[in-house]
Amino acid sequence: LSSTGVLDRARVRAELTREILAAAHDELSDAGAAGLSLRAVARRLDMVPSALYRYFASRDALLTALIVEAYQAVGAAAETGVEAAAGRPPVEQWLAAASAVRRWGLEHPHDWALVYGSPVPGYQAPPDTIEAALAVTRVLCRIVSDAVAPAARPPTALPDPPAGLAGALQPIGAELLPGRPPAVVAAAVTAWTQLIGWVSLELFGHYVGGITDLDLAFSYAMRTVAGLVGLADSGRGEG
Amino acid sequence: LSSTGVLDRARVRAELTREILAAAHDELSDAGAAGLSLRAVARRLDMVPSALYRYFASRDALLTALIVEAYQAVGAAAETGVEAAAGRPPVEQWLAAASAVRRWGLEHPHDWALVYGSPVPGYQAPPDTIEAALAVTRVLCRIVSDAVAPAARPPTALPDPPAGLAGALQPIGAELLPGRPPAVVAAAVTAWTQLIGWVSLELFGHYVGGITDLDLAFSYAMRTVAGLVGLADSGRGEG
DNA sequence: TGTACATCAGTGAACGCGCGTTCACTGATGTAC
DNA sequence: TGTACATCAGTGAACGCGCGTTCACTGATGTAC
Repeated sequence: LSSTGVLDRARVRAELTREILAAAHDELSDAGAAGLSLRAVARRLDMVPSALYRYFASRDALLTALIVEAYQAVGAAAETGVEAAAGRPPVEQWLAAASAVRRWGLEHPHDWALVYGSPVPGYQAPPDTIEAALAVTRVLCRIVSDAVAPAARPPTALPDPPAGLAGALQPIGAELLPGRPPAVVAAAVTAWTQLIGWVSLELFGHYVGGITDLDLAFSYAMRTVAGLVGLADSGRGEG
Repeated sequence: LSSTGVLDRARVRAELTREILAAAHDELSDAGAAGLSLRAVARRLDMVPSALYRYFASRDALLTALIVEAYQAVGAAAETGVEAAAGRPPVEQWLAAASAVRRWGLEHPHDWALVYGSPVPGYQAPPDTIEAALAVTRVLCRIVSDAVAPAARPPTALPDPPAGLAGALQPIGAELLPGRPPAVVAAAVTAWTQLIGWVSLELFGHYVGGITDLDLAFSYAMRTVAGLVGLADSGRGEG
């Protein structure tokens, strides 16, 4: 019917690109990152393998797209989590975000492994993925920077920062927590590490047999690290 | 010359088994866990692939052996680390152990990924590996249980434990930190998670561009979590 | 000490499989006059 | 509106590769009498 010319082709093309990505995503869920093959994706779409090369330059390009997509999804999950806790105390916002991230991980184990697990052999991450990786981190740091004033004194539970700590954390501190004391930036890194580390260890089976109620243990751990960042107390100290 | 009969054969057999494992280990370092193939291992040894089946029942059996070996190696590294800090304050012992574990990880990235990274697709971990996985954990918990008396009050930085926390952590608490309060057990889990999580994230490239001095940031993080467990203060409180 | 026999290590060929990527091609879709 | 042409999506066959595992086999090593 309608013939908008090149736009038609572009639309169809965009749509098929999405379909390929979706199929690749399904394949990822079944076979895992290392086993993800172009041919298997093509099979799902009833296409011939070579046809995919019209849409993705190589298997690596497809992987990259999946990685970016996964990072965006965790970021979105975190964001939704925080929004659900809007207006509540910072600790609760942090808990909500962390739980949302964990839930996403439990629901998408292969996607999680793709971005936070061992690097896919032979795959070299292009800059796009590095940028995308920041999505979650941004959400988490926003909670912190909303709750902790630049001049706030770091929680007493934190050790005295050694000389050079500020410098060591300069890039992340400057970009995501400008003006906050180095101990707080370090604590934020610790909290983030705890979150990602926990979900990875849980997914990869390292708590099996040791912890019976993972939900409870997780949220206690998240509360603990929230305290390190200074989210537990009233915050907003002015000097 | 000597012919001790069946013992000779057994000795040769044991030796070749070790050589195969060593070759598999080299192959792992080059190709990564997912890419580890029996044929490649055989090539390294100038053997024919089928010959390996006299020594390992399958590729999975070989993987299992490598995994057990890796766990033992991290455990040994941790042990050596603690020993080097014998007699010094608990925090220093913890730092020594943690640094040793991290160093081992940085030196053996593929072994690390094998045990703490994404599970190898299609591989099902047998019980042997689960037992072996406890080696590091034991070393770390020994530091804690030596330093923190059963009746010690948990550090004030820890949140009030919710009802059920003790139950959630019952298995690990009973086996590795008997009698310690649930908050302390939880903090130990957090410390362990921080250690393994940190090294994984560092190895997998997640701190790249954000932290410039990883040694410094790592040891500050480890000091921080040591404080949560109660290693920082004088410890040994009696009730 | 010597010989017949059993055990076992290692060989070589083969099975059936899957992979990423290339290339020349057919037809359909869109464009320009 | 109609036709000649260019673009582009998708096909099908092929390339060269690697994989885990099996099987019947040859010879050497050890054992029992």
